[in-house]
Amino acid sequence: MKLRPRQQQMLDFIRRYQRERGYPPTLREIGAAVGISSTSVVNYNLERLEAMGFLIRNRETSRGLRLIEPEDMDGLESEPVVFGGEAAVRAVPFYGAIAAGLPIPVPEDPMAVAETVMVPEMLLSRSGEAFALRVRGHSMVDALVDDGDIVLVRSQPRVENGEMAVVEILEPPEQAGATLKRFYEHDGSIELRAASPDPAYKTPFVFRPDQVRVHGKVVGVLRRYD
Amino acid sequence: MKLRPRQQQMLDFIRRYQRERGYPPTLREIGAAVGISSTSVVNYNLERLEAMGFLIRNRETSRGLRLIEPEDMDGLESEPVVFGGEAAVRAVPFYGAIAAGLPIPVPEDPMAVAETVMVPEMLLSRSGEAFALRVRGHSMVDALVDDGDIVLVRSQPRVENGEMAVVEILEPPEQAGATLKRFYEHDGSIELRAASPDPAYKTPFVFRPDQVRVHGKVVGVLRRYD
DNA sequence: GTATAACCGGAACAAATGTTCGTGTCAAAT
DNA sequence: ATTTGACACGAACATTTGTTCCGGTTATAC
Repeated sequence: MKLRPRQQQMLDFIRRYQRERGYPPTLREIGAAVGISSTSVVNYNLERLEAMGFLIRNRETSRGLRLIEPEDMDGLESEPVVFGGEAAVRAVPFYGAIAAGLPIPVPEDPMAVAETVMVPEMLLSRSGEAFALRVRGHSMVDALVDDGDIVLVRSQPRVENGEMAVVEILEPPEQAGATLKRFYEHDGSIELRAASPDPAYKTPFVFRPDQVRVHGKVVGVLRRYD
Repeated sequence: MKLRPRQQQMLDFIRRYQRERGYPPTLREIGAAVGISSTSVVNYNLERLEAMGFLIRNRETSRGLRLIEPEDMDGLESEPVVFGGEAAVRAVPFYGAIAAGLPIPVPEDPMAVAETVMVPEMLLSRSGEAFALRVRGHSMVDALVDDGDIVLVRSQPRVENGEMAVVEILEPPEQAGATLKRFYEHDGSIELRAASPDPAYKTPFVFRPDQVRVHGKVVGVLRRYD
């Protein structure tokens, strides 16, 4: 599952277009930009890119595209409200976005991350380090976690079968990155499964144990509607 | 030339939509959001807004909108950094359980409620009173809210069609109580709908406007896994 | 009253846009 | 040689989405 030059071109074009016009391009515009004559081919490659976690699509809607960028942290800024007394909250580091679909580079130096999000103590299990991530993509909707949600993750090196976990894929290099998935281990091989009715997420990812690293388990969810 | 309330609504909606989905809404979506049934009226008001300089339109192209705001310099500014120390949280009263399925009696004396839950400021819209409820039942799973979740509700007397709301049923007495549902209003009658694949929740509840009272709208969700 | 302008609604329409399907190419694996 | 999977094309198709037109309503001014 490699990023073809044409797909890279597409990403670049979409980013530029979005920046310049304020909204994403259509299939035909993308095709024209990268030299694809058929919309079906554009569609095909967009599906590929979505599966790889580079963007999110909203099917059936024109320009229903959204690039996933590591610097996608919007919505976290808010005026701190000082509250008297000891707060039943904990500050957990916020590491940015994670694709429910696939990869996003793992923060190289977690210590350097300055953003934090305040979390009610009651949402966290008593023990252990925790961190927060914003979910991008719809691939975990069946697990009641959707695009824009913030998941609280407790750092731990192993999880039970079926639990929702943040897993870093070490190998192959093309797939390197972190992803939010349901975790399963059957006789020596690791399976990462999405939870979505969308057939695009149907097939599970399978790895050898040494190809992945479990970062932690989802212990909470924060969601905001407005 | 003055900005009508409806036009202000439109601007707010477009801004929110753009922020959430990454691309602008269609005429019909705008209409539905602000209660305009005809796309021609939406079109009319967009022209007005464009003439007033609040946005730019690209005619003949779907979602060809762009709000004019200094805020729209995406990605270039540094985000405000929230550091530990100050708590970006708010204490909201916790009123106990609410049935997603069948109604549960409303707390008689809200003032008597002692419990509060600390909520990240981030999850609340800055304005307005808010309270928290624990959800009981599975009837809202399709809206990604399940048994045990805590919903944050902003007190407000009316909500948009399709929004998840806490509604108190006043009459008939057999049904009296509060419930968590999707709210719809069609020509003079109120419809409360569950969101679940379970056929038991299939048929919506229908009332006259004077039979129910909207307590507020769900603005956030907290969930904890074991 | 009547006129006028701003605003609204509904429906028909046309253009834009995503989806699907049958077919074809090519390289790697069997 | 055959099969398989990733990638590509093009055309028909279905939906989404913006536009237009024509008739209302409401408030204000004359």
